[in-house]
Amino acid sequence: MPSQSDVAKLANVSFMTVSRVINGKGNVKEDTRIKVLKAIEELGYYPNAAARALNNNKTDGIGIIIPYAEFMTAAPYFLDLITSLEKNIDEMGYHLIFKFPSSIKSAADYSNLYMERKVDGLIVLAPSVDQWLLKRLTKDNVPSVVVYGRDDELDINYVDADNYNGIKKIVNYLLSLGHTHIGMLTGSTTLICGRDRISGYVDALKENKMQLDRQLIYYGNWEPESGIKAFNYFFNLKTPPTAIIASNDHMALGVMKEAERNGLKIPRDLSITGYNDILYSQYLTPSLTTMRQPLEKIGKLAVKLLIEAIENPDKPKEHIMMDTEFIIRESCAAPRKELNLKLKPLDPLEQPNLRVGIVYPHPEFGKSNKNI
Amino acid sequence: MPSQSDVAKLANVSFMTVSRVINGKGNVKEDTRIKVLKAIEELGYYPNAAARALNNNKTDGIGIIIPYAEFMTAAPYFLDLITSLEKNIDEMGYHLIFKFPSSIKSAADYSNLYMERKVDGLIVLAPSVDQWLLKRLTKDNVPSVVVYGRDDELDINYVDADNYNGIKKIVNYLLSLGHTHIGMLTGSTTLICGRDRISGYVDALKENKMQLDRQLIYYGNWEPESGIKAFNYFFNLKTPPTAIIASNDHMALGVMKEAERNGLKIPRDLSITGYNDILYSQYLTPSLTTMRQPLEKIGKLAVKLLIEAIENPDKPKEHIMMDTEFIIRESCAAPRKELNLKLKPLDPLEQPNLRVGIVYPHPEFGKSNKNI
DNA sequence: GCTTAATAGGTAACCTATTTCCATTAACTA
DNA sequence: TAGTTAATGGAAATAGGTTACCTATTAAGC
Repeated sequence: MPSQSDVAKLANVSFMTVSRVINGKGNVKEDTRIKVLKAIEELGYYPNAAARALNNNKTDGIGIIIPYAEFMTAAPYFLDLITSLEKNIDEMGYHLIFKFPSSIKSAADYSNLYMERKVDGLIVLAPSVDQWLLKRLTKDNVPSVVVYGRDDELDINYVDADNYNGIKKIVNYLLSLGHTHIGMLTGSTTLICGRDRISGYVDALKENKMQLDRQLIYYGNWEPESGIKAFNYFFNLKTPPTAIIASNDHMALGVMKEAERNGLKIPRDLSITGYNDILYSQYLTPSLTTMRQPLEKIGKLAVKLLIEAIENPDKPKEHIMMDTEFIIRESCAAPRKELNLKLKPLDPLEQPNLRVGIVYPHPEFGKSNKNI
Repeated sequence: MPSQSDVAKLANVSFMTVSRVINGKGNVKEDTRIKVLKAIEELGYYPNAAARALNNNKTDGIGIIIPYAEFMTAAPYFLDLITSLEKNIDEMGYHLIFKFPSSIKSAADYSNLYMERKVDGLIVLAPSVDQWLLKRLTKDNVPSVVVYGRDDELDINYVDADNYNGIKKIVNYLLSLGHTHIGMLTGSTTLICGRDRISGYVDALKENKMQLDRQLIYYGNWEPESGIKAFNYFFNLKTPPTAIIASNDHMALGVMKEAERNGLKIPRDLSITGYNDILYSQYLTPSLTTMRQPLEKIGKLAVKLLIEAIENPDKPKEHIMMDTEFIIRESCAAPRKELNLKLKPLDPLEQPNLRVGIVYPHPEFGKSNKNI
């Protein structure tokens, strides 16, 4: 492969001139510039990224870390987020390096991307509540941005979607339709967004002076299968809910499927809402009422924050909370007064994963310094 | 950040010894080794990837290039493929660099990843039929593997799924149910897999001595919206099909939605098949009959081939064609004899994108030297 | 105890580009 | 004509490692 000095030789200039042409620094006569460019073209020369990185202590790489596999498998919508991230990263002249959760060998593995200087900064998607990764990044002073997560204790950039108020909107909507028995099908509580959605549910009921019935919370794992289990759990209760809030569209789909299998008609016999507005949600029958997140904007902001952090490590950290958009479709209606559904009782081995009595931490939005 | 010589100083050895410890080459006394490791630990030392790359002319990076945006948006199943790729790449001690189609600035942009020596090799997902990228990679001798595409003219590694025979299986299945009017809803014909599926349809009919009716082919674009348009097109024909083969699950979903909106009951009034077996397909009502591809295996093989190509550039290229798995669910039945459906005629502005008369190239499987 | 070989560790050159600090020449300005 | 600016070249240092080569120590064999 040709090097800078090969180009210099061919163009009959010193390698300094070649460097000047490539980096656009210093003065170069137009004639010379063209001569050099021609030589570059002729040799098919590309500057060696490693050599540059070594010198400048800058790789132009940005790492994306996804700590939890569940976030990926349960969320194709996450592809849109990555697409947005990549697009913005590329536009800023950076490239994208991926680390998936399947590949964790040890805690160390993560930030290695940065420590080995393969990237200039990190974007962390949906970290877990224990925040060990964020703590570590903060401690090591790694330029980073958290997306789909937050921690107001740590001095760290984040761009989160307002899951808490999103679920509140949904609860209020269902209450306005006349529902008084609203089931909550949660996602994993390992993820902050999972917990926020539960908090939103709990607080919305409280604000409306409704009694919280912990039996109406079923703890799922984001997968459609959870929806199937949740349906069977809820309809084995003495008073099943007339509406079910699923913490994502996948689980809502599972509920719909199982409801239809049992002869229920949605929304006549049961109202269902999802979360995320995955592509297929609008094509379901009935189409799914759900919450859309501004993925495009989130990606753009995250990249902007990160690059600012890379270029200016002393820049104060920003906390951004994005509003969500409620998409009302066909899957909700007023509650049906009576419903005589005979379900076979739950297999005792298949008892749902109930964690009645756990108190979830409440988000404190007051600490956010920005709200878009 | 600490460097090798910082470690050397602290451990009271020369930097060469540190290098030996890190790379496990050469002889180092156990005492010394421990001393060095302790120093590494204490300083939090990580070898600088750029410096290593510069020396070894090896980055341990693998680039993934997705030339066409449509392949991504229309295919969440592709996330599973990427997951598999990343997992295998990581297990082999490499890392993953992404280039998405949205970020194309010029043809050059692509192979730059390799030319700038940011990666040691490339995986190309679903290239277009014109094969310009593959030609270029071959010409420049870039270690690479094509996934979801092929070209038996070019001397290049590929791992493809057998779309041609996959669709044949589906056609034969529908014929066996008694269908004689089978509609084909294609994906984009820019992608090889799109064309292969059409060829499979055409040839399967021919092999069964059925007349090919070009009116029964509707050219879609992989999106659910295509399914909606296709339904309206097909049911404006004098004799609508009794079964529709969609080239992917997304479009099948669109057909189902529109069929139900028009009061058809699936599969009673219309049989539908998809392709890819996306997660949600099993949760639709009715669940979707579709074709599953061994994404896990494809990812594993692709990475294996690529790393072999990187380590041994003279290794003969391999052509691998993977079998697909037919998943029969509820969306197909015997054809209904009579169906009186009154559709409003197509908006003249919404005429389907018909390309009657185009002859598609037929795949030549004889040239593949492997079939798994 | 001496030879031979294996082991342990050090030195210098090199990988490719950048930066700094000058030195030189040509061209232009006051 | 002196002084300034632009346009290049040159040398040396640097970035953080690796490789090849070389020396010194230790262990094994007789």
